[in-house]
Amino acid sequence: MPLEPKTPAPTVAVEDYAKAIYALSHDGRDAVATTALAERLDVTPASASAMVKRLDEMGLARHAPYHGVELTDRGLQLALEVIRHHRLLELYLAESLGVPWDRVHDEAEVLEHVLSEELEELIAVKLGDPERDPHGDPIPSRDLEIVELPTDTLASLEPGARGRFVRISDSDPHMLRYLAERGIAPGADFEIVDKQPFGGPSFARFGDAVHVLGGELASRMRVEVER
Amino acid sequence: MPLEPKTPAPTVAVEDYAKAIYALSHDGRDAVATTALAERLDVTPASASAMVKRLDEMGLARHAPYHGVELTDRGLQLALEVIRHHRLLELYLAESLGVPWDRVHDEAEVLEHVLSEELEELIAVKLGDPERDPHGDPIPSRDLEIVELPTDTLASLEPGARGRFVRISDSDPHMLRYLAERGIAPGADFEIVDKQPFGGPSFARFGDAVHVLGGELASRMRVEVER
DNA sequence: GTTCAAAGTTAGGCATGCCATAATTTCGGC
DNA sequence: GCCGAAATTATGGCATGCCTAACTTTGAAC
Ligand SMILES: [Mn+2]
Ligand SMILES: [Mn+2]
Ligand SMILES: [Mn+2]
Ligand SMILES: [Mn+2]
Repeated sequence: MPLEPKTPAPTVAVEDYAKAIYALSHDGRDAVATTALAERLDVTPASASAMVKRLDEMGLARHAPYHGVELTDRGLQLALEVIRHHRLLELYLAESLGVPWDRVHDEAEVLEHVLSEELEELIAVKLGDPERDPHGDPIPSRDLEIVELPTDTLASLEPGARGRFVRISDSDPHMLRYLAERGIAPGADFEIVDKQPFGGPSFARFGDAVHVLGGELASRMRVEVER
Repeated sequence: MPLEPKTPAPTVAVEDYAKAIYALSHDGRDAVATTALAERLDVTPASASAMVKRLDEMGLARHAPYHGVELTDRGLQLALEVIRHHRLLELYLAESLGVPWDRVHDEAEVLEHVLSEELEELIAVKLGDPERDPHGDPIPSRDLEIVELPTDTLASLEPGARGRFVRISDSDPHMLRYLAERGIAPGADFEIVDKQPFGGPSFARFGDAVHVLGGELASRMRVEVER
């Protein structure tokens, strides 16, 4: 029987490009600009352009020259697979090994490319097939379905509004540590007590304590509003 | 202040060469033949020769052309560091994630090169600073001390001898699975019941059951003899 | 002491992978 | 249609790590 063309295992860089395209198109299906990709991955546009061409040849993306890239089905699968690895690892490291939540991201960023399917499965089972990572990001299911719920930012709420803090970017350790020190984590209910205009801080009550959340921070905290 | 020469992080290949030199010299301090290294790593002698030259230039090994390689202090540290990672990971995967002991080796072989110092430490603490991995191999301590106790092979024992099975190579999954199926693991006490000559099998009683251990297998099972 | 096979090294290449700079092309709004 | 921004191509660099073929060295046998 003739050997199949046998796709070589994707490299770390290829996986990172797939993830980046997914993140920038926000569901992997919209076209992403080369420049945006280059900026996110901290390479020159020329490098991103070349790499995108390779992803296309590999069947992971469709590249319409001068009009952006989007992931193919296979590319989307790859991105979601790596994201599943990443988020499962983050949660696992936090829960089982006690790694502080502001540091799980960097560890997962490396391990995600190396985790075997067998370990992925064992971890998922051990964690009880979790739906969210420590930062509130949804974890793609075993069959790579992912549900991205639309959210508001805490900064957009006016005094009197109540809601639940559900999600925050995992990439800024300082913000995460700041929140951790105050015991604020995704899942926490709050009420807006006061708010200053023009990017000023929001004052939010979590439990008994009122916290001051700077405009920058408040605009990165994603919330579900209670209606 | 002038920048230090700043050693680049060792690559996976470099780490594997250091480990191999350590294993072949059996304490990292005896000269190892290029050919032996090449065979173990499954590359040509020419490739091993070139690589050994690089390790020398990196200060990880001393290469006396035509007379073998040995590790420098730094090379020995590197080898032991990676071995510590490997063995801690094997034990961790077996204990905490339930990976069968015939499969932990391959997983650890990859992860050992990627494990951060922080995770290494958390794992070590979680396991209670263990001294041996699931195959009975000693785990280098935090400060990279390692104790390799001399052992006999089970095959060398005559009927009537008693002892404890303490160690077996982690690299042959079939042997490991065979032993696992029979409930035989390092730490188990036994007595030799019978033995056939010329590489024939040994018959050993572990607990209540007598097991037949082929010559090949019996010669790879390391034991401490009760005197 | 010579010889000669085995062990080891060097020379020269090749493949992969990823990125950079510089020059050029294309696009799309005006 | 012009023109600046966006993107692409053209080239090349560099790191890694492997190979084959040709050469050198070693050391043991005689
Ligand atoms: Mn997976
Ligand atoms: Mn996360
Ligand atoms: Mn270490
Ligand atoms: Mn082992």
